[in-house]
Amino acid sequence: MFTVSAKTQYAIRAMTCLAKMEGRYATSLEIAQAENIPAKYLEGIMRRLKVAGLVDSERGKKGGYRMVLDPSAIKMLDIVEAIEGRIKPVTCVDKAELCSMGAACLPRRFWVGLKAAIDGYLAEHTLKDVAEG
Amino acid sequence: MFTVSAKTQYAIRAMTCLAKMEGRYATSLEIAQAENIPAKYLEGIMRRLKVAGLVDSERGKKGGYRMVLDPSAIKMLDIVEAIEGRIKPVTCVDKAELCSMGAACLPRRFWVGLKAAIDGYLAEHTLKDVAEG
DNA sequence: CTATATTCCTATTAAACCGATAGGAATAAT
DNA sequence: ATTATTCCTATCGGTTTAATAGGAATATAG
Repeated sequence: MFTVSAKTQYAIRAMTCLAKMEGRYATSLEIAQAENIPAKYLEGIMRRLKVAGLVDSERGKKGGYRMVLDPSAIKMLDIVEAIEGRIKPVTCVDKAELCSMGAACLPRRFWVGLKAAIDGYLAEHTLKDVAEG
Repeated sequence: MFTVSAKTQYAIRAMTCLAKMEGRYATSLEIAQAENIPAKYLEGIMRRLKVAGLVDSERGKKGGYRMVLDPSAIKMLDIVEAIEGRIKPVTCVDKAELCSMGAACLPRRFWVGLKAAIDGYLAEHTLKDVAEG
C-alpha cells in the first residue's frame, strides 16, 4: 500500500547523483550506470525532471543534464510531483463537485487531510537532506 | 499518486454504514445497496474485515455482519491495513538488509519517515471521526 | 425435510497500469 | 561526415485490480 513507483525512486537517485556533480553535466547514461538504473528508461525520467524545471539539459555531444538549483532548495515533493503529478488519495480530493458520493461525502475530508499530511512531510524534506542522510 | 484502492474506499464506507446500525446485523447485500457498492465484490471485502477482527459475522438466514467495537475504538489505520496490509512506500522499509541499495541506502530513511507520517495520520483518526464528519 | 437466505471460498475475466525496450528524429560538437 | 547526446512515440510482457461467476457450507423458517 502506498508504494512508491520505481520511476520515482529512480528519479530521486538520479537527483542525488546530479547533486554530487555540483553543476557539471552528466549524461543520462552516466547517471544510469552510477545508480544502476535501466539507461533507456531513465531518459524519460530525466525529461520529466527537466519539464518540471528541476534540471537543465543540453543536447548533442558534450550534452547531458545538470543541476541548476541548490539541493537545499529542492523539496522532495517537487521531485515526486514532477514524476507522478499531484498526490491524490482519491480522485475527488481537488474538487468536491466531482465526488461520486456527492457534496455530503464524509470520507472525502479525511482523504484531504491525508493528502495534507503526505504533502507536508514531502515538502519539509529537501534533496540535500536525503542526499546527505 | 498514492491513490487509495476502490477496495479500501468500499471498506471504509461499509464500516461507516455498519457503525450507524449500532450492533445490529446487516447483510452484505444491504450494505452494498446502501453504499452503492458491487454486492458480490463487497463480500470479499467484508470477509477481510472479519479476519482482522473489525466485524463479526453470522451465516445463514438472519445472518450478516455486525460491529463489535465502538467506532471510536477503530483506527482508520486498522481498516486500511485489514484491506491492504502494512503500508510500505518501499519494500525495504521493514528490513534494511533487503534493500537492493545495501545498508548505505540514503533514501530508505526518508521513506521510513514517510511511512511514519502516513501511519500517524491514519492512527489518529477513528471510524467515529470519519462517520460523523 | 425442504426451501431459502446468507456467509464463505475459489476461479476467471477484462481492463488498466507499470517497467522496460525499440527505433528513430533533432541537435550539437569534433 | 561522424559521433554522441537529448528528445519523442510506440510497443511489449507482466502484474495488479475491479468485478463477475458458480457454488459449498450453514442457519432459519415453514
